[in-house]
Amino acid sequence: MFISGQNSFEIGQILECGQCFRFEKIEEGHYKIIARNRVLYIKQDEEKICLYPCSAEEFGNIWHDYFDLGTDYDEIKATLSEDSVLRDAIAFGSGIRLLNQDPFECLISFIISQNNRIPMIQKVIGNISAKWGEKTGEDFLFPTLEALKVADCESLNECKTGFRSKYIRDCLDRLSSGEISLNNIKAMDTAEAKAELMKIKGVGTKVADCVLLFSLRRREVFPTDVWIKRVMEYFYFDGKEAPIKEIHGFAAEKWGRYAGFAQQYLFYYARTLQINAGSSKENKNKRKNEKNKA
DNA sequence: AACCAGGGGCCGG
DNA sequence: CCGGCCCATGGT
Repeated sequence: MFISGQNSFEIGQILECGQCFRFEKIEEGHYKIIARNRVLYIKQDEEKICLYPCSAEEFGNIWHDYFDLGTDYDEIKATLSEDSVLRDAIAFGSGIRLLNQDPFECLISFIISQNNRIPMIQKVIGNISAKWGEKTGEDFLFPTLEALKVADCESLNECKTGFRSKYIRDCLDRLSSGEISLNNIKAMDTAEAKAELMKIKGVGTKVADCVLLFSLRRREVFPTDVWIKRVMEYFYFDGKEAPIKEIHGFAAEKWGRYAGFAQQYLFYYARTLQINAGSSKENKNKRKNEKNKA
């Protein structure tokens, strides 16, 4: 299946801007993705995008939605570009799109993401899939709730979930008992949905916002991790420390229903260029200097 | 409010 | 090689 004439679509940027974890780079512009209960290869060159194995019907039913192809990114970019920082960030990551992922996989994945690095997060999710997910070819799909709910903390630990095992277990308990239903959450307004997600141990503001933005289509939320916090302080708070709440308020005021898109452009921009006030490198040097003084 | 929760990668010595 | 530090954070 080929698609062409699609602007605002750069597969490398879409996958590597931090919203999803189950992908593998084969070469530049060529990736394997495991999502929506399928394995998909995608290869992009200047004029076209090739998805395989994928019928036109599957594309229409699954991937058109997954890649958010019903959304007009030109309009979003034009609006956000009124801000000069965003204009640069958008120029840098012009092929980014927000994916529409599976809520259960997204929730477990972002619980795992806390205080963790991307390669490690990918490894852990892979381990969980290999243990409880369905095998397709040489790959394992992310497990369903039905399959994963039998996992005890000990077997989760074998997957290197570390201190997050008890959080995953709490999540599985609440979902399988029906106390919390992702399906019901879909119908709630964003504040209510967020409060519901945060009943789960290990799900705080940041993780809940990621689930809302990446799988429940709430594009107005602004997940604020250390990177976003630093880049926001650098560009909009005069390089001064700002509480998360203040950053949320600022983003809501400035970008409204497009705040989630702004977050993704800023995240990719900040991570890739490492241009922010408290970047790891600078902090390291600062620490080093202080140490030398002492 | 500081500290801790595994594990692993990275860096300096 | 080894200790120390860091990491898409949240709970106590």
